[in-house]
Amino acid sequence: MAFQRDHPASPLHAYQTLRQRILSMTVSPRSSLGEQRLAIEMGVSRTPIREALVRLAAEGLVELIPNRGAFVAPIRTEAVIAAQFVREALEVATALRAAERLDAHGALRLRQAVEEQWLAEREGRASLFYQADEKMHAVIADIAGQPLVWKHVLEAKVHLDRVRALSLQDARSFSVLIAQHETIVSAICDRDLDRIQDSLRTHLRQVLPDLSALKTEFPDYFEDDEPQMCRPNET
Amino acid sequence: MAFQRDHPASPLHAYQTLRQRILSMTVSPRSSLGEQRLAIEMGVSRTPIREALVRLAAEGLVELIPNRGAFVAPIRTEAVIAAQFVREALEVATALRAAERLDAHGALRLRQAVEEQWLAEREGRASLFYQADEKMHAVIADIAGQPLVWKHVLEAKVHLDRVRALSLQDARSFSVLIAQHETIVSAICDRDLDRIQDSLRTHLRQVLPDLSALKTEFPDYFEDDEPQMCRPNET
DNA sequence: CCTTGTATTTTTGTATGCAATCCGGGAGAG
DNA sequence: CTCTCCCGGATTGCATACAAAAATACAAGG
Repeated sequence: MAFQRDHPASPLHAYQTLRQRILSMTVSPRSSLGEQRLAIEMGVSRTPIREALVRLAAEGLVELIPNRGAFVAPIRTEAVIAAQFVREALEVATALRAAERLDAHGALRLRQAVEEQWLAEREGRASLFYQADEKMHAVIADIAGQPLVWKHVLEAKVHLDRVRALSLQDARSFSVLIAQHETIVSAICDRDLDRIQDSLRTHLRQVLPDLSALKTEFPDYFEDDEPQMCRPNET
Repeated sequence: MAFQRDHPASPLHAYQTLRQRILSMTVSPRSSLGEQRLAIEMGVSRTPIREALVRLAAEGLVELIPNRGAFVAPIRTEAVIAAQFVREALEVATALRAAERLDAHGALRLRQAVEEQWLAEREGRASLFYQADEKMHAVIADIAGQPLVWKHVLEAKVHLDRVRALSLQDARSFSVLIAQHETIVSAICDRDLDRIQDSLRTHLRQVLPDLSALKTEFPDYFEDDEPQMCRPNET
């Protein structure tokens, strides 16, 4: 073989490629990520691959076992639940503050974001919809005066994305989701704090699929017991 | 020269050492972190140093400028505010849920944690106090059934620790803080949701020092404008 | 005196070599 | 037949070498 890929095998290209493959479940959890293999595959040396793996391990997407190798991290139910909790708490708090600080320009941006989603839905472009979806949540954070908080949500969301990719519920109609978005936006515009909380929580819980069903369907992808600590006696 | 440091110049030792130095403000923001220099200083090669720098950059503690070098990240006011927001939202949500799920054992653990703080205060051991402080917050997350959420708080807290290290307010009496902790614990035990929120928010805002004062005292440590975008005209 | 072009030097980015570690298989003893 | 020990294969961890890029210093010209 020895046919290298496209010339631009840049440094952080490895990181982005691997990250994308993991989040989209193109590579299965527990898959081996041999450095040598990836290096040849991407047409670079082991060093930049290593750098990418270290970054991904810091994000919790890759498990780096000393002297054994790198593996795609299994999906930990605990981490998924925690990520959902974090996302809810952060987005609710952000939306509440956004309602306080909302002005005419902010309301316009929110409605624009929803409009983009309808456009994507009409054209059936899923990726465009996801893009507009994320943008809306980011806009809410921006209106709240805390644009960087969305970065923290994204960090947590990593653990949710793979689960969502597993369940192909996304193929379902986007119109339901957009309707929920409209409810949230109107609640923010009305400064109805209780409705903001309820609608947002409902929406966020909807996109979290049934974990136990997935766990029985793909048991190999999950890991619920602690990896190294061997202690059968615990509270 | 060529006298290496203590024998255990292990791999993640570099990471932990650098992280500790940055968080405790032993190295100033914007300081240069030359790989060669650090490698010699720690008695290892550039490779593990690089690995540590990449990890720290992923955490936002180090700024990695291509072909220029690594620098201790300046303190960004935006990031500090966002981190405070995240911490408040997460800890309040956690404490509220902890109140729901509290049982006798949990209440005992909370009071124990506070007791440890009094002990540390009586003996004047600051580091022990901080340890007990963090443990208490972790216990709250544990009682809430979301132990991993504390990890996310720790990630955000990174941006607050350097600010706290700058202002030497920590030298102040710990007793005030412990009293606040007692208020929080009692609020949780009483399942008084409003008091939980108020006392926790008050406490968390207390440990955030006056930013503007620090900014005028150490202007070199801060960075509020975007690094690359050069646009003198902004709202 | 300021600007500009060039050479030098320092530092990062990448590749590769070698030692250490760990897993798995097989042989041998009990 | 089972358990143990030892050896082979494979992979990482670290060190080092080399190349590329950028900053600096300096000198020449305007």
